[in-house]
Amino acid sequence: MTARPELPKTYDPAEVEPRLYATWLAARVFHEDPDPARPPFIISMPPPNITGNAHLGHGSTYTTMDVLTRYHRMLGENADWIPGQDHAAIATEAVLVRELAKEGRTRDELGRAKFIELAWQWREQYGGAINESFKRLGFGPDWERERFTMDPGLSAAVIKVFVDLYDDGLIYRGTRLVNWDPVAQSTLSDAEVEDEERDTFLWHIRYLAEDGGEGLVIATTRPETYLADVAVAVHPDDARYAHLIGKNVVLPIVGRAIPVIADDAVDPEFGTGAVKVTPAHDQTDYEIGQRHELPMPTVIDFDGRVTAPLWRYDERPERRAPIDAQAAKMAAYAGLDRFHARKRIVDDLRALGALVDEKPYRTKLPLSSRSHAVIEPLLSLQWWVKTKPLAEPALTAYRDGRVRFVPERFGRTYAAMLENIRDWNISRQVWWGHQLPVWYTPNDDVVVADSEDEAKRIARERYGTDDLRRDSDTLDTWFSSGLWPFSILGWPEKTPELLHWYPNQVMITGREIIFLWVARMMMLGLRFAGGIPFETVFIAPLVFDVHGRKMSKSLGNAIDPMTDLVPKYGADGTRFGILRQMRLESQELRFDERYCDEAKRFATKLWNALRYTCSLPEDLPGANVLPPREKLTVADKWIITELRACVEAVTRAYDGFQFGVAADTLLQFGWYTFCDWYVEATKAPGQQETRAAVLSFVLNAFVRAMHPIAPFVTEEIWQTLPHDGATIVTASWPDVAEIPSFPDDAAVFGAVIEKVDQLRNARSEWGIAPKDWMRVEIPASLEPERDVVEAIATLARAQIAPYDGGDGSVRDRILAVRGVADNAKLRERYARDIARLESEVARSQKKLANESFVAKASADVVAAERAKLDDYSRELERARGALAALAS
RNA sequence: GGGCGCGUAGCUCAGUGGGAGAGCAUCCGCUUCACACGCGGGGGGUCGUUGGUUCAAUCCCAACCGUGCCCACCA
Repeated sequence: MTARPELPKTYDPAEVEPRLYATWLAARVFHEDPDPARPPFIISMPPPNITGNAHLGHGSTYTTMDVLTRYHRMLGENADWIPGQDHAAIATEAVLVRELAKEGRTRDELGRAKFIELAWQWREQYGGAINESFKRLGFGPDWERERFTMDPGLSAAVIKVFVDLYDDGLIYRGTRLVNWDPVAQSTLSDAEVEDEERDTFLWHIRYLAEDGGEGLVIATTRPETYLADVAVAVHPDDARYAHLIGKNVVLPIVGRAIPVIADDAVDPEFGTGAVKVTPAHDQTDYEIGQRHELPMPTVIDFDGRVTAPLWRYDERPERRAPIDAQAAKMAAYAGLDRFHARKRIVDDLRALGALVDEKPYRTKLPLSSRSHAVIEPLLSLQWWVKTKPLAEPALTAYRDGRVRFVPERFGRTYAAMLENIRDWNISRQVWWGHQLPVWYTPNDDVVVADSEDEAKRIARERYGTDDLRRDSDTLDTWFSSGLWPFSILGWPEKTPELLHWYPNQVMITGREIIFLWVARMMMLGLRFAGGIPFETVFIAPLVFDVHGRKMSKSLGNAIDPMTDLVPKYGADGTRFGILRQMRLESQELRFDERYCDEAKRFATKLWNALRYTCSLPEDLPGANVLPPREKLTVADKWIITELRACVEAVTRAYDGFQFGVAADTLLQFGWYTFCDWYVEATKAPGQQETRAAVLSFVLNAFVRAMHPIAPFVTEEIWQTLPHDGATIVTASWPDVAEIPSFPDDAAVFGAVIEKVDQLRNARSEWGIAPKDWMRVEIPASLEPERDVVEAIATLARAQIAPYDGGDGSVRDRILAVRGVADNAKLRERYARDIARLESEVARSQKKLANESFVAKASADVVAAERAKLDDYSRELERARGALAALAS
């Protein structure tokens, strides 16, 4: 006799979820050690920034990781999901600088050592906040393996990779045009720059010819940089300017003469077809400058202010060489912020008559993805990774099919990005991060080593000095993230974890960081860890609001799962509701909260199915035991067959990253198939012998199939039912081999459903109150099928009386069941049925009469059509007969 | 300029080369002994437009229109 707990009427996630999570942690269910006896399944959690909060993107992306890990664990694999966090150099430093500013302090007066200390304190205090959210959402990564990108082990891996790449000639130091963030006071890689459309002007400015001629008019969005112009470029074939090529024009106000040159990069159609060339402050101009060997004077400093005089870049500020050309005439702009300078210069040019036109113009501004400041392209001496030799193997791995993307098309995005890769600027001028393992002698000889002692040894040997200063720069955050799939497994040590769990099976992330992160893990994994870092990259859709807008605080449409969803719908409702909206081919997920509400009600519905099961007087047998087959009713066989189909569909869906399909399938089966039909059918008298066992069997398998998506309610139900094992987390995935299938009986029950639908519809139309029994006549020949008759009686709430007649298959006899009403209403009903059936028969006949259909369509399609016609015809006969009988 | 996604019921979205679907919303009826976070029933769509392939197109192909995203040095 199974214990029969008193179950509360309503399922309460707020009580259940934290309680169950605590038991899971106590039982260490999420922890795994490498076990070569089982297939590995490992996912590296994309490390959230220590400054981050859980947002809806985590709700979708991270939930899919939790689902897959839980699913593969249930399949018996050696499944682990390794969590961690990213030090997020620039983002964290920005937060700290803001905090300091509130106290009226600055980073520089605090000093590097104290600042780093403060950052560590901050990380200890706030860095783990997101983990608490993850736990509340039910995520089950292996917390005992949590890593941080600045852990000693991971930092050592970073240093080793840097030193090795340097020794292999793949890291170099060079002066290039960089993306400078004047707010963060650091460079950014191209990938960290975002474009944003802004309204501005296209200013047309006349540069007079040196000989006093009218010269030409250039068009620019950045008039303030004209001070550092070194040339004007026109297209070589542009007849309008051919006479000026090789001659000089004169910059207004400052009066400096610069040459007119010809370059293919100029589009003669755009603007005036004449481009000012400022190599130190524009990427295209920089390239033109290189081609024509132009000087590259700088006029905007690292703080975004105009300088006068111009200066020639050098990494040591004290060695900057001033260029005195017309410095006095620029003095009025010296020290002005670049945007103020723009306004002043435009005004002055206008006053001078040099401003020819001022056209409203919409352009894309480069913004820092970290500080949102407008990026200033600047010349700077930085450290770079030579990417082409790394990109080649990463492309080959993709083209060979060693790495696949889901959906496939993102592979093409990945490949296109790697094909056009440019060198990677990895040095950052922030303090929080991995400091470059680079030292300089007083003569600026460079020493790269994995420790200061080693650096000194090398310096003594090569340069006869150990008077070294360390480069103050730190590494791009993505440099350490790029090592993540193997650094967290203990690389470069050959740990059991690395040997068994590398490569990872799946990497799940968003399409916005395919290049930023995925490509770098590929490049660095292939070079350092001996192979691809993961076999499959699943790109989860981005989350938007219900109208397709990006969620943002300023728009007021941002949804915080922790405050807006979990309290209302529970973690299960939140997870299930989000996943239900995920579709493989869609790039966006328009989040609609109603799905979470539905999911929460679904949990309650299942809970009540459990209450019903537990309230039955019959005994519940042990876990996963079905009654002998000969005792099973048609309804039993139907639900077991449906369960099997459900498990198969859900398995396929998880295997194919079709999380929305999995959730749909579970909802459909759990609510409609199981609760609305089977549970109701068990109330028939003939069901009592088998129903408790079948309900328990089906629920048990069903909650296991649903557990990866909704871990809590499924655990609570599973624990209440007879079960094997301590927790559903480590229970086994439902084995379809142990779920029998009865297609013929299932089809019979399908006919019962069809008939009951008809009878319910008739009841409604005939105005029979739900509480009243409906009178139904069944053919006498159906009477021996007791469970069918009882099912119809119970589901349609029908009072059964026999009539003489009925033949053919069980299905035919079920369809011959008829409701009883007054003649007028019955006639109406039959007339409508006849009309519907006649049109179906006509459609089918027309199709079969079409010779080319019969000749060219496949045989089974034609056969199926014939069977349909046959069915419809017989139903039509029956309806006509019934109508005739009434009339007589 | 290249690449990609999406246009199906009022809303958000499934789906299929052969009789148009779900949830929500709406309307009607029910405190039916698991559940009113529920149950039963109904109304509502020429599947973006125009062509093509096919015996057959909402589905495959082309063009177009609308919409969103990604990449690229248009000043």
